Amino acid sequence: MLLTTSAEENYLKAIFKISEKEPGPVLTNALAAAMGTSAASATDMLKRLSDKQLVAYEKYRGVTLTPEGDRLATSLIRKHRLWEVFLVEKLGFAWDEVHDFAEQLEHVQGDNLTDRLDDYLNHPRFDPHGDPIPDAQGRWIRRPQVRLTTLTPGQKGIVTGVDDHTSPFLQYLDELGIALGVAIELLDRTAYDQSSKVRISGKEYTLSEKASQNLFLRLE
Amino acid sequence: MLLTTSAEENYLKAIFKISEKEPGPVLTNALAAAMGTSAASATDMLKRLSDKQLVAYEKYRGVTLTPEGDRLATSLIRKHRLWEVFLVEKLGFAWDEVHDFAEQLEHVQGDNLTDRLDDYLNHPRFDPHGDPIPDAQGRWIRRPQVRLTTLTPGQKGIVTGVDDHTSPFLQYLDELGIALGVAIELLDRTAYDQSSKVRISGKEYTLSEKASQNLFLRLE
DNA sequence: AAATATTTTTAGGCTTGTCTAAAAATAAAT
DNA sequence: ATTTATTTTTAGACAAGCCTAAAAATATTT
Repeated sequence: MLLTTSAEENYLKAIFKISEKEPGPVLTNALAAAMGTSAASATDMLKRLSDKQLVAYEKYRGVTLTPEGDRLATSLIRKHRLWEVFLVEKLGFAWDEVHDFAEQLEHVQGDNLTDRLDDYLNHPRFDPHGDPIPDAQGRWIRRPQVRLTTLTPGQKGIVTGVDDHTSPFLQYLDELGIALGVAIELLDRTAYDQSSKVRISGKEYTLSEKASQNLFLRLE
Repeated sequence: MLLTTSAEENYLKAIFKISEKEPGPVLTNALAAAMGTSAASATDMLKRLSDKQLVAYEKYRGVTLTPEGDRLATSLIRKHRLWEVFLVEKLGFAWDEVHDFAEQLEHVQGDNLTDRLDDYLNHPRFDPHGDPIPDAQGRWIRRPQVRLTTLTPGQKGIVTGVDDHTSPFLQYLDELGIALGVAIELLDRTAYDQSSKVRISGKEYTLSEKASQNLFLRLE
C-alpha cells in the first residue's frame, strides 16, 4: 500500500484533468497554473510523484500518469463526486456549496469508506453537476452530450451537465430555473455576440455565449 | 475567523482530554505522551497555540485552554462524535472501525457542515461508544454512570459507555454480547484478582479487572 | 542547603511544500 | 543558423511539524 499526502493527490487529480482535455503529456506551466502554484513548485512535486512511480516524468518534456497514478486519480474523483452526492442528497446543500467540502473529504483515507458510501447512496452514476462517477473498478460512463453552443436553432435538449462549477454560474442557473434534467429549446442564436435565445419551461431567456458554452445537453 | 491546522487541532483536543481527567494545567510531558511526540515537539506547538491565543502557556508551568481554545476543542469532539454516529448508523460500520475515519473527518472545515450533519442524524446525544455529543452551543450532557469495578455483588446496571475505544476491547465486548444498552448483573468479585463474575442475558462470564474498569454502567 | 533527579526548553537538523531569482534548456523568429 | 523568447529547472529560503542531544529550570532527596 502506498501513502500519499493531500498535496500529492491534488497534483495527480490536476494532471488527470488536464490530460482529459488536451492530448499528450502535461506541461509544467499548465500544471502550476491549474494548482495555483509556481512552476518551480510543480517541478518539485513532479520529482516526488515520479519517485513514487505515480507519474512518468521527463525533464522539459512534461508528465503523464502511470497506471497506478491514473488509478489513484480516478479513485479521488470517485470519492469527490460521491461525497458531493452525499452533501446534496443527504445533507441538503445546494449544488454550488459542495465543492470545497468534497475537496477535503476526498482525501479521507481508510478501507472501505468509499464503497460503503457508494452503497449507502445507491451507486449514483452522476454527481450533482452531472459529472460521471467512476465505479469501484475505475470504469467510467460516458454520455453523449454537447454544449448548447453547438445546437442549431429549433433543436431541443435536456441539461445533463455544466462545465463551470463555480457558485456564480450555478446560482445564475438556479435563477433561470436551469437544473439537471431541465429541457431547453434553442430558439435563435444572435449573430452579433453568439448569445442564445432559449425557451425553458415556457419562458424565454437570453444566455450569453459564455454561459451557453458551459451547459451540456443531451439532444432530444 | 481563525485558521487552524489538523496538527494544532489534535493538540487542542489532547489538552482538553487531559484537562478533563486531571485538574490543573496540562504538563508538557503528559501532552507529548498523549500525542505520541517528543516533549520538544510539544513545547514547539504550545508556542504556536499560545501565539494564536488558543492556550494560556507558561514556561515550565504547563498549559490550559483559553475560552476560544476550549470552544474549538469542544467543536472538534462534537464533529468527531457526529461523524462516528454517521459511520455506524448510516454506513454500517462496527463501533471499533470508526475512530480513524472520524479522526480525519473532524478536521473538515466549512460553514454549516457540522450542524447539517447533526440535523441529518436527528441530533444524537451520544456516539456509538456512549460518549456525549456536545450541542451546537458546546453544551454537554453528563449522565450518571459508574465503572463496573464500583458495583457491589448483586447490583445490576445497563451499559452506557466504554473507557477504551480500541478494537481489541470493543471486539471482545462484541464476543460477549456486550453493547450499549445491555443489562449486566455483578454476581461476584474474585478477591484474588478483582475479576468480575457477571450475568449477561442469562449467561455467566468472568471479566478481568481491566475490562471491568473500562465498562461504564447506569445503575438500575 | 547542597546534591541529585526529573522535567522542560533550547539548539540544530530533517522533510514537505511553498516561494523568488537565476540558470539552463527548448522553441520561435529573424 | 543565430538571436530572441519562452519554458523549465536549479539554487537557496522559509514555515510547519517533527526529531535528538544538550542546556536550563524545577523538584526531590539527603
